[in-house]
Amino acid sequence: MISRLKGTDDILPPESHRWRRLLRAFDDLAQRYGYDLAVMPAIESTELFSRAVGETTDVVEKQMYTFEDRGGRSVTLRPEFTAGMVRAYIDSGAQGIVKLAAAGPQFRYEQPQKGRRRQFYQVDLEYLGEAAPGADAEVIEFSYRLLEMVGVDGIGLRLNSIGDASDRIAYRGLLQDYLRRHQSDLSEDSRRRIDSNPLRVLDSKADAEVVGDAPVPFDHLGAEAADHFSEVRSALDTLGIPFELDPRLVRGLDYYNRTVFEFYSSSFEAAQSSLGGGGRYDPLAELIGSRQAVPAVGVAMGCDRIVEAMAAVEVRRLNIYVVVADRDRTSDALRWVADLRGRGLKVDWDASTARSVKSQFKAANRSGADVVSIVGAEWSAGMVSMKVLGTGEESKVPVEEVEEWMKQR
RNA sequence: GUGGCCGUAGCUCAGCUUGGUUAGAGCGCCGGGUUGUGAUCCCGGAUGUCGGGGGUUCAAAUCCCCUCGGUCACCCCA
Repeated sequence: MISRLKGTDDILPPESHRWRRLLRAFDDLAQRYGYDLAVMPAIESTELFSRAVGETTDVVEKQMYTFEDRGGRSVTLRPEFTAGMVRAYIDSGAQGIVKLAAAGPQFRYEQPQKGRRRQFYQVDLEYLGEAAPGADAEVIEFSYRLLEMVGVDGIGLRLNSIGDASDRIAYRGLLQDYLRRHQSDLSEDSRRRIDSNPLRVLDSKADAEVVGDAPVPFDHLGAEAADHFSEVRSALDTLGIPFELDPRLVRGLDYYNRTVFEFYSSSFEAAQSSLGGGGRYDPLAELIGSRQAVPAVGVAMGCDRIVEAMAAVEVRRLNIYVVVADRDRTSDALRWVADLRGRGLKVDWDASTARSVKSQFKAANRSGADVVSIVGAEWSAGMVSMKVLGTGEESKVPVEEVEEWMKQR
């Protein structure tokens, strides 16, 4: 028997019922907020990610599924959505505002643990071509509503601003000085990052103590970034979205500027408890070689983790299970099942048309159907027997009145 | 990449310390009790390369070594 690859999952019922609810809620909300669907490649040129995400990030350094294709090109299974979405925006020749929603698998080669798989799923929103803080607030609000809508308890939102690149030139020096002074107390990884990517040290759990007194970007915002951030916060206040400021939240990818945020749930007990995150990434387009600037902000939510944090979903799968009690009526039953399905009812039957009535009833019970409808001798009088599985009560109903009878229940 | 714990029936697990009849239980599945009635109840049935390989032994699910997988955690992220 060949088994699954490490870190991949088969998502089957009953768990998949929660996935269906999440994906439908996402699709529904995206339309309400004016986001169009984007269906994106799962594979891109390696360079896209190394340039956009950043050479010195963990994702690029050690987590990418990268290989050479048969034409000798270096390709990578996408580790995230944003870079590809911006590439698509530029490739399409789009200008101005484009709001896109996407969903699908991402790939990162890591040791799996609770809430972290090698193939995982995200729903993603990108507000492209808009520099105003209202866009930041909108994607954050959207994410909050989505979590609310699917029943996640204890939703928390951490928020910060890391300012613009120009703000960080001076700040970076201050931070490096501080880190060098405490070099002996830092982990090996963090020491290495003092020169390559000092901001990321702020995020290090291992060095939380040292980092606690380090200078933070929030105290070194330029006037424009500071205004932008205060408008984001005031919009969130207006919308009634609660948040907490976290001056050490920087996020692991290089393309962010200004607003960064992360959602979590206090009900999701795992070391990897972040349900989603995102931020503004005005520099990204130019990182991947665009001549035009594309100010933008986006969010990616981890489906696997959200589903873990969701309440169980009770699903009645079917309205009617049709039992064929008289095999001579099989083709009548087949036509009728098709007819009911055509009317929008959720209907199933035993397609083998060969099993005993008893086993058809067992299957009906397992299917979660509300009602069993029996096609047998009464069919010749234009009737079927309708048995309500919950109560056991049974009555004969004219075939053409079944749809109405179901509505009356 | 590193560390802890765990791999026995479809699922959850007992048995392993102290090696010894045909390796068990519950749930699920299938059939019967009901010639057209599930869920409940009663009766019966099927299913195991005891994760894989090697070693010790008269004898290994049980002891030893290696290996693969799962899980949780570290690093970091969704």
